Amino acid sequence: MSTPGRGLHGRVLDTLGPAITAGEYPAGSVLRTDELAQRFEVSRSVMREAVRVLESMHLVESRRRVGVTVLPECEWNVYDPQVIRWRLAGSERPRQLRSLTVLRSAVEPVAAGLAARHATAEQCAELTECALGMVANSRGHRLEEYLFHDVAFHRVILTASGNEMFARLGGVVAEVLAGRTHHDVMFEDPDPAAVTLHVQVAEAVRARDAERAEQLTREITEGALQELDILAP
Amino acid sequence: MSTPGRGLHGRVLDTLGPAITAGEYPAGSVLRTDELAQRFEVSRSVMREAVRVLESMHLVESRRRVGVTVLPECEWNVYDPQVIRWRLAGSERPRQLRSLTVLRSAVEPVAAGLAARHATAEQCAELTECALGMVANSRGHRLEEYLFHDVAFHRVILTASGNEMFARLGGVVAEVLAGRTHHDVMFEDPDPAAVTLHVQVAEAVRARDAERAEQLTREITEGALQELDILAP
DNA sequence: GTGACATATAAGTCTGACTTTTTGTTCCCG
DNA sequence: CGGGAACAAAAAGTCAGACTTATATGTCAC
Repeated sequence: MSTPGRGLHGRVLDTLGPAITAGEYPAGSVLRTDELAQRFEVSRSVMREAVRVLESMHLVESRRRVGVTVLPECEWNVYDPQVIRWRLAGSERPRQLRSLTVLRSAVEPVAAGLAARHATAEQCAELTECALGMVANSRGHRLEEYLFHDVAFHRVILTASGNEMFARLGGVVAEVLAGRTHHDVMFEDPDPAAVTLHVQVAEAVRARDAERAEQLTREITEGALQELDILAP
Repeated sequence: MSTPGRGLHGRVLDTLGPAITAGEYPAGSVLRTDELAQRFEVSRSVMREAVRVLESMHLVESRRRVGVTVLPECEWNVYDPQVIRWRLAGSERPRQLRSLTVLRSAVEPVAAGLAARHATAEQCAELTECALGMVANSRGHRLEEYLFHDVAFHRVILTASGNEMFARLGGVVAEVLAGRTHHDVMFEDPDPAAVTLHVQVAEAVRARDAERAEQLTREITEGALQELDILAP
């Protein structure tokens, strides 16, 4: 997905990034550029570029006379799409999925409320189309087709909110929804109640009912939280 | 703040990053590595490292035979703390501040609710301490001291939520609050109502009343939205 | 023990030569 | 006149080697 192997330094990152985010090198571990360059069979300049990228993600810190130090998890740029992808691919996947779902539960309802205010006529139409697509594929194990429309639906909501920070979470939501379909739960057809909620959200947005759009979306995300057993006793 | 001038490539970024995020090079503009290296009087290797970092932030894209292309704003990693800082420093500051405040309004109430469930005794104590500090400095133009406790308060809430994604927004909130005090509104003492709300949130968290903590925080962030005139007619 | 100094180490920087990919042009043939 | 294949140029990508600089750490005198 996205940009695989854009140059040698990218290949190095494809190995080193997942390794670090998976915790293979505990915080405080020290790596040396030369050693890494040898290990990956690339020149020092290529290795340096890779290290610079990791540094900009706050995964490592490079200091003279010391080496490349792995930073503690709390320093990482966990919003970097690349970091998110690496972590979702590793053993920390469940925890990452929970974090992201909680984030969704905070952001999406507010985004839906804003979308009800700012969505263009075209976006309203898209939304309805997505919702209908979900309905049409909600039965008969058409999981892939359902997922496609589900992702599109949430993307439109986030974009239509008019807030760039929300809009940029579209990719995250896509990953979470795809993960749910492909890895975790959802062996059978999606919950009919959820499908209905999506249709109702589309209606609420079209009707410019921000309050209702927000509340309905809150119900959707609460469902997502329940699927992962994230809730108070 | 943070890491100024960590190496030559960092200096280049300190100039080029703000320039790009400020829109000095419109999307689609093409730069050449060699030319940039000359302009900044650094070697090509240093320039390449800088470009790699910009690339990892999705500010630019480097392609063979073409050059370094500036990407449209919608591609940027707007959650990268560095990008946020650059944009807050430029002419897009007001818009950026609004985006971030809307994000806060979505995240912080949910974070407060979670904090009420997960906060340790120590965190509860910190929270109360911060709230008291806010009260103590809420009169007599002690804006800096007030800001300090305000930032600390929101950081504790975000951290205590137990969600790493929320916790990492502490820096963002700090920037927004600092910006409000230093640049924009707030020439006089803070709104007493807001101060009271903070105290009540601390109480609610201590009392493990998630519902109330969330609702009170929602009132706080709604106040922040109103200060920036972000609300429906 | 404490402070100044020396040393070794690993990152940082620069340069120049070479490779590879891609784009756009040219030219030939249908 | 149009289309496709071959070609040429441009810019990033890669590599190797020499040199510089900061700094952690050990040493030695006091």
